[in-house]
Amino acid sequence: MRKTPKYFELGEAKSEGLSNISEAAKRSGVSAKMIRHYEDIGLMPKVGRTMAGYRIYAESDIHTLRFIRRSRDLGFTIKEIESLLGLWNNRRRASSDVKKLAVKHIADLDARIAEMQGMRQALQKLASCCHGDDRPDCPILDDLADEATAPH
Amino acid sequence: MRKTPKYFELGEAKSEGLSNISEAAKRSGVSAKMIRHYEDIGLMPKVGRTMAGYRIYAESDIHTLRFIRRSRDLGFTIKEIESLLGLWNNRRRASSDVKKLAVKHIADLDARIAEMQGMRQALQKLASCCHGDDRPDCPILDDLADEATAPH
DNA sequence: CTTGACCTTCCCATCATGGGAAGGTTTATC
DNA sequence: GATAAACCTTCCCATGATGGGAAGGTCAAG
Repeated sequence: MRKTPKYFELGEAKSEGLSNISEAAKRSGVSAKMIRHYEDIGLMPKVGRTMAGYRIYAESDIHTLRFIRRSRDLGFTIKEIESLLGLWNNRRRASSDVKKLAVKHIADLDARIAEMQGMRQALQKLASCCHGDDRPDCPILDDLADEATAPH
Repeated sequence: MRKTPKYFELGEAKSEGLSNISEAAKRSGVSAKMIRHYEDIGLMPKVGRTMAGYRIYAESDIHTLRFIRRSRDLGFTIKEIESLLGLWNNRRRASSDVKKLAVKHIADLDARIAEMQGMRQALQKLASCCHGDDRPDCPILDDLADEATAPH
């Protein structure tokens, strides 16, 4: 059983270098809303509270939040971030496990990029055939209405 | 006020060339679930019903469903498809309006593609620096833990 | 008439994020 | 000490596109 230090009021906690949620948000780049959410779903450990129930954040908590934000910026899902956090906190990890996750995520990105590039190209082709004037004739609509019309 | 023809039973409707929802799904490539949903949100006009309340689909309805599916395949959102359907059904449309939508959508796709390519590159760079062996040292985790570590 | 394959509506879940209400706390100002 | 602004808390709802599944009605074939 770990003893959670209890701070009795916010001012006291702050003077010891701890942050309330809006400070943690500012310093981590994660919105207060999402910070609470990550705690709810268990991505973050439960943080300390003041007597009044206000959350208080230590440096290490903010570090974790930054890790999460950076992972989100790279497009990792919450589940993947869970794994990454687990590896980060495991001093006996194998870097190959981390790399596996990263490579898998790169493949996911590649698939999505390819899908969107396919859309982009099809659309570009159609748009380039469209006069784009006052007349109603439009190869874009023709294609949408009947894919077989112009099967390149 | 438009008079909606009422068909009294499914067999009768089918022998007149109309389809029930699962046939419409098969022929349009849109799942029955989504067909109902599109009707709910007003993307599709309300279709006819049999006495028993079964939906029945005319050729033109299935044509509309195909139009929707094709638009979704190209990545258009429901709102955009609403506009596209409006233009499709408007004989006095200007093709420039259609083209405008398409070009806008291409730009949206480009933005998303660029974002994901940015992620992809950052990740690729990190992954290529990672040994991927049994040792715990990992530049990927280092980067996630502290973006400033390797600010290229 | 039963059985299985349909159909209907309604509710819930996804994923990551945010808006906003109702109510309690802290802090600064008068 | 009262009051107001700016916080905080929890709880519910919404997004967008899709699907799962339950409860109950209908149709077709045997």
